[in-house]
Amino acid sequence: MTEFTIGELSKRTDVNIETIRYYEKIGLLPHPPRNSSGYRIYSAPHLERLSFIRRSRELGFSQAEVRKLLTLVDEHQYTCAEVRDITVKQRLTVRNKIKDLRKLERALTTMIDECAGGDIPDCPIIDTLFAHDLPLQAAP
Amino acid sequence: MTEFTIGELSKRTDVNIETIRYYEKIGLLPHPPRNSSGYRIYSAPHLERLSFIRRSRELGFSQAEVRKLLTLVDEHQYTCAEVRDITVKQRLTVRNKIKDLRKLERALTTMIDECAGGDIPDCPIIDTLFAHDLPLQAAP
DNA sequence: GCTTGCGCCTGTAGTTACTACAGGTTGTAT
DNA sequence: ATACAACCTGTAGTAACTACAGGCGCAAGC
Repeated sequence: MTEFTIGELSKRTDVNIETIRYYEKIGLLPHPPRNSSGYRIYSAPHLERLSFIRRSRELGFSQAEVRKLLTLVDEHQYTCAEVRDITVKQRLTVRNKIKDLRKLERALTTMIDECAGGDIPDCPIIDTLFAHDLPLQAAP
Repeated sequence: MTEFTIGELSKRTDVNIETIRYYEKIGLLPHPPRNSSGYRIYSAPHLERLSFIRRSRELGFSQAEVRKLLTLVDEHQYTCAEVRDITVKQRLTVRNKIKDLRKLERALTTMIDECAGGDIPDCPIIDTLFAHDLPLQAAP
């Protein structure tokens, strides 16, 4: 089968039906042709494009970045350097997020370690939350 | 000054004015008294509570979790164990996020390393995005 | 005494990236 | 003939704010 409905496309790409229609609405996917009763009819190029979008999103690219990548591809004008640039930026974003989350994890661990966890109605965690500074970067 | 306006509170807690009003609307902050011209008038307890909220949010607790913590505090019924539990759960969430992001970072690095980044109108990154599987977990 | 301008007020809409209906048509299987 | 699944449109909801629009209150400068 070279043509298929939205349900098929959804199964093959593992993208929600509503999300597919949403991508069409915001212009990431082109309007597909319709059959006589108004059903969307897709074929291979749609599948490839949607897969591209899904994989980009899985890699954490924002919608704006995916759009940029798709535009580059559509224009057949992209250079390796441009694409690499977007990807490096994305890696930086990811790395910064990891850094932040590590800080968070350390702070939470500090708080958890200070807490005996017993039945008593008092808790150093609550005290810390009421305190004036977060243990985000522990004093040396 | 033991009483102050929303602007002052915003400055002292480093929380946006609109966010303060928003917290009031959703019930995280109590309705403060108003002066004769309808301005909100805050004092120390509001400041402490808002700081608590801000610090909790900085630690990545969701609004629901913050609400839970505040309820426990309000009821003066909380035990160390309950609070610790919420915090441990939050740490797990953070740890899982870190794991996911690390995977992402590895995938992006793989792609970047394969890309020379030159002026040529072809790019292994784009090829990867069009490919059928993401390099999310690199084959051994 | 008037006006400029800031800070406050309410209420609504926008953000990101979808997801979940409600209410209606079509296609397929028994 | 009648279920029932799959499709359609359009709107509203999610998290957690943020950004206006449009309008008072109040102090200072001319």
